[in-house]
Amino acid sequence: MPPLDPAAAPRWRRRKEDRPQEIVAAALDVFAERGFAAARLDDVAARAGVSKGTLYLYFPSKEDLFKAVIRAAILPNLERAERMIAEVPGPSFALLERLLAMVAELIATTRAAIIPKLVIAEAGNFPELAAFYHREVIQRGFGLLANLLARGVARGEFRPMNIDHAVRLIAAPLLMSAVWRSAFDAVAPMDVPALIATHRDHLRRALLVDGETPNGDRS
Amino acid sequence: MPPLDPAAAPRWRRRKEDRPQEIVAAALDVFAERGFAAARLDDVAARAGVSKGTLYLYFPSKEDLFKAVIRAAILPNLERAERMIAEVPGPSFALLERLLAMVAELIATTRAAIIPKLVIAEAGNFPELAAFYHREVIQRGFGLLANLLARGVARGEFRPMNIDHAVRLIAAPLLMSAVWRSAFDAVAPMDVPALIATHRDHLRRALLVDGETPNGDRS
Amino acid sequence: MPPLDPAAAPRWRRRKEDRPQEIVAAALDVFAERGFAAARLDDVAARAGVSKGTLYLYFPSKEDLFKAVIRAAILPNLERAERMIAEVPGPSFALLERLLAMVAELIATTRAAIIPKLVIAEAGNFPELAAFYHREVIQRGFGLLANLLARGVARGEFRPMNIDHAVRLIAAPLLMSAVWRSAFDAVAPMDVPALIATHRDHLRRALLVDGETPNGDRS
Amino acid sequence: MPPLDPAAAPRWRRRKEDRPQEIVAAALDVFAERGFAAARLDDVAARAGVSKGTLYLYFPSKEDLFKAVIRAAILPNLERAERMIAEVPGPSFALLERLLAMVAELIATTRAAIIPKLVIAEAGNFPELAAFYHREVIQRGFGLLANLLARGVARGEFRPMNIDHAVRLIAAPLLMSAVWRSAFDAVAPMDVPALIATHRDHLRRALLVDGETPNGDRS
DNA sequence: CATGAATGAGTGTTCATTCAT
DNA sequence: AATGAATGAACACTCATTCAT
Repeated sequence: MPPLDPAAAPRWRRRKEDRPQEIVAAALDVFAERGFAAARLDDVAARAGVSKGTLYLYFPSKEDLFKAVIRAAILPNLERAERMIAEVPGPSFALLERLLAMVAELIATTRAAIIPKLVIAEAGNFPELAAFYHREVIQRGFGLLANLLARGVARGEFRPMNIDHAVRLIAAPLLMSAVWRSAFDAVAPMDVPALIATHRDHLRRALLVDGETPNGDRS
Repeated sequence: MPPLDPAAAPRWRRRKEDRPQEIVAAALDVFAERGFAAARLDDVAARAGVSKGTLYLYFPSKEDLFKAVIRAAILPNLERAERMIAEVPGPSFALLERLLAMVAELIATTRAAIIPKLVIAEAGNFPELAAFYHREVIQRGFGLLANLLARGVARGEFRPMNIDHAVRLIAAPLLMSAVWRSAFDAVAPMDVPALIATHRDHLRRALLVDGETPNGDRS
Repeated sequence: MPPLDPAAAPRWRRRKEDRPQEIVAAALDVFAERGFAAARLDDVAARAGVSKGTLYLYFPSKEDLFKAVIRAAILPNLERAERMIAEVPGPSFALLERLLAMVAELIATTRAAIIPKLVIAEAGNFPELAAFYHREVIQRGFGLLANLLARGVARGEFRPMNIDHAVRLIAAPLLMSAVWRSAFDAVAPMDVPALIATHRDHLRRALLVDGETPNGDRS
Repeated sequence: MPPLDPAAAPRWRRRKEDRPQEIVAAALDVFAERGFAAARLDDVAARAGVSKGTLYLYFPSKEDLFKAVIRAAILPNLERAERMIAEVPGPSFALLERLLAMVAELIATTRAAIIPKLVIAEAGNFPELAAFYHREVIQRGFGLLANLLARGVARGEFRPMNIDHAVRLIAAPLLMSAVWRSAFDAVAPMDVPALIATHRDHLRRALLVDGETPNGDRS
């Protein structure tokens, strides 16, 4: 029970609980601007409004901070996608359409789109990080898609297929779009939602039992 | 058998003709192991069997050495693909099939597959490098594919399409495969040719006017 | 007596207040021994009893450290000279005598005498440094002398003269003495105060309205 | 006796004799632009139109090349001054005037004016060089002046004086002018001949028995 | 004589991490 | 809990000198 005497209340309960997320948000910004290796913890600390030493109170190393950044940027979106699939009952392809549009939107508009590039760049130097990302992000994301596809096949909506391959082929343009934004947007920007819309059309013909149905775009 | 008398062995030998390629080959190895930023020129020199100073006789900076590595690894393959398209007269989709198989093979078997990862990792810190790669590799590769698609459409083999999008959707699984090999092969290896074969099947249905033709896999 | 147990000795101690001057003093020593360009920051750090990285906590570059060395070595003396001229009311030539003697003494006995040599040596390669020294040291020193001469002329003590030239002619033997000590003292040492005393006699005849007054040396 | 058969004459007696002076001239240029330490032998070789290895056929080290540069730039002028003093019979002060004007002219117009700065800068790192310069240039120059002064005193033209000091006081503004041109001309150029003319006027009053004689400028 | 390819020691600067306060 | 002064290892690039050709 907290003390009722206001004079006894700590004067600076300065959001001890918020510190980690503030640091993680600052780190995402700095990593996005400079890449992981070139990012300076000085800059992260400055942007988070703390001292450099404080970072080490919450994260034992730069690499661990990186993992926290990945978790914070990706997991909420993964969970959102998982909920969408679990809750929405309609035709499987319609679900896939919504999923593609959602990810395209995320890639086109949020800072989190930089994460794949960062992981790709550092995977070689931090195998543990590669394993972490594969386990916590890729496998979950692929699993989610695989479930959707399996459901569609079971319902007779989708043709029989090698689900593993299909998952990767569905994901590839999304990954490429995220990477492109991170690496080449300055030299040749790209309309991610439009590209993914075309991807959806390709997928309709490739996956659906009656992919030739003329009712193209409803999403 | 070389003389064992060390006084008789020259400290070095003139190799003006061969040095550049030897250095570039060593650099590709080291860059592949450590990434560009983390690679030490000491290691490159040691692996090439020369002193560090010698690197600077042939390449004015680490970044220029990187460009030379890219050129050496990519351009011969690009030229090979361009020749293939120019010379082979058959149906456009058959050409596309051969192209996909060739690239899949390169990605699955050669060290050059590491290049996209390296460029992606450094594009942010070396904008000039991103521009170089976009100009010398991506635009040429995309242009080559665009020509092939335009020819197919003109001949009535392919449906009318947004060629720009189609090119990127064809390339995406190849890029993803190269990146995967560079980043996640240790944790979860991947059968690139098999994936690209499925990609080809998807593309047949997505691109061909009569994509439903049953003669699936001959390649 | 300090404890001999090495585990009890802290690896370092906070010295935020004193560090800059300690580093500057060490830098003056090393620059004097090797010259600016040949001086190694490793040596400066070692002599200051800090690590090389610590230098960069206080000075953003070697060149900036050089400027701090110049300021620390010269400005106190300039200020002393300025005070002397402002406070002492007597005949202008007597003031000039005291000024000459003071500078001669500084040149003959202090490490600061090395500064002109260092600046001369590096001016070509660091134009910004030359401008800095001209602005912060030469102009102030020349201005101080010019004031003294103008006062003497106004009072009828000195002949009318080109003050700009006179200032330089007064300064030249001082500069030469400082440079000589820095460059040739090992091969042919020089009695700076005696030379400057003769300089004073020359100046008496050259500058004073009645320079022939027979009372030569009183200083 | 040279062979008369023209076919036996060497086809490319390519000025084997001129090489050293060409190299020395190139070196003076490069040393003047960059200073001794920062000068690259690559640049010297390029400017002399030879290969870098060729430099070592004529000069065993960079320092020896420096000595040759000094000799080539200074000795002819010293000899010219010595001849002037030996041959011209007139009043001693008139001789001194001509000497001052000649040196002022050299300082104001020739590349050799950079030499004192170069020697000053490197004296600390090459004591042997300092000794060389002191012996070959300074002592000879000072001796020449000392002779002139001694002659003037003997003839009753000059007051009795400490000749050693007087020599240095005469030389100081010349040295300062040379150094100024090398170090500060870019930030504040200086009219050397005008300054030295005022120096001459000061010296007239300081040295001559009847220094007050009103016939100021005839030089 | 002349070349120029090759050497390799040398150093200013950065930054993740530690730890005295 | 928080600070920020201090550490020290790491690395690209230069250039006088050597020597195989």
